[in-house]
Amino acid sequence: MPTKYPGDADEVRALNAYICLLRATESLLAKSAQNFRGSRLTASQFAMLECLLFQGPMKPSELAGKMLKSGGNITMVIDNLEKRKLVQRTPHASDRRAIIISLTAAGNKLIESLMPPQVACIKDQMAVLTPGELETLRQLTRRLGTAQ
Amino acid sequence: MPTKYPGDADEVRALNAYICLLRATESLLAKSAQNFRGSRLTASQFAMLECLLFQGPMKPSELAGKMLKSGGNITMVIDNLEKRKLVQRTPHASDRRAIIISLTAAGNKLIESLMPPQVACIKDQMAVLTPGELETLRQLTRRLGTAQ
DNA sequence: ATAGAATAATTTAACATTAAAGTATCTAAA
DNA sequence: TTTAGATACTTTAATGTTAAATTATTCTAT
Repeated sequence: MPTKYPGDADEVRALNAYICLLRATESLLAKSAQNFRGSRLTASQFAMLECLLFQGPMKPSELAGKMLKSGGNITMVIDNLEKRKLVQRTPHASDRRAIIISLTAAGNKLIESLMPPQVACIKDQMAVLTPGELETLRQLTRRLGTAQ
Repeated sequence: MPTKYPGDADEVRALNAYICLLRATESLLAKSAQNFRGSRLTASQFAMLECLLFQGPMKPSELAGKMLKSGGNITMVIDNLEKRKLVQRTPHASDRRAIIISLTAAGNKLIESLMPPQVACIKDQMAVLTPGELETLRQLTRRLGTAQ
């Protein structure tokens, strides 16, 4: 989003920070995506497997909430992972409306093999900043993320 | 992307900053998108109109470069904006392979009306940080964005 | 106990996104 | 000058994304 907006000092400061923030995120995501491209996983598919690995089996609606995506989308991502037998649907014990998504053995093996390189990649990219700068970045972006 | 990865101090620091950065960006983008949703513009369509407003008519390949999107995608975004007569294709003066995309009068009017609220929205959201913090954020994210 | 509201997942339609293949045009080297 | 490669845009196929509508089930107030 290239913006050369002729505004006052406050606007220029806000827009400059905004644009750098967006570009940094784009850059980090693009680089991270290279790690799992070889496994023919999309970003959403990787995120779902990661979510199931660290937080255990859950309902599609819970996945949607954690991944910040719409429900219809989640259904399709599950469909595509299920075709490859990386996740499975099982009926919910007490609520017949609901289902539980869990990793298969193959899915668990795949995502566990992908996590260490993924973490290393993020660590490498963030290493252009010092530990103190990383902490500052965390605090600043944390406040932005919860902004109303 | 919820990650509870059991790693060393460096990894935890990098991952925490990374996650906050991604969430902040998601939050900002979601809020900004509300400004042009009433005009039935998608984020890509808005970005293209904004690009043409501030940087003038250009070729699809230039739009792809500035918007960091693939060429095939640009063709479709142009198609959809052209259907609504917000942009137009004209032949390139000297290169018959190329075309030039420009705003129509209606497109110019629309994007000009949308920019002030958009800028105000970003300014408001960034206002949870002080001017000094914004400058710090800009510098830190600028370095991350250009990381190899 | 039952009607209405809420919830859970899916389906559908429209648009977005990428990668790969295709077509047309241009450029530069032999 | 001709040809090979590069460039510019489009098309196609597969997946992703959202919003809205649909179906099935559960919850809740009467």
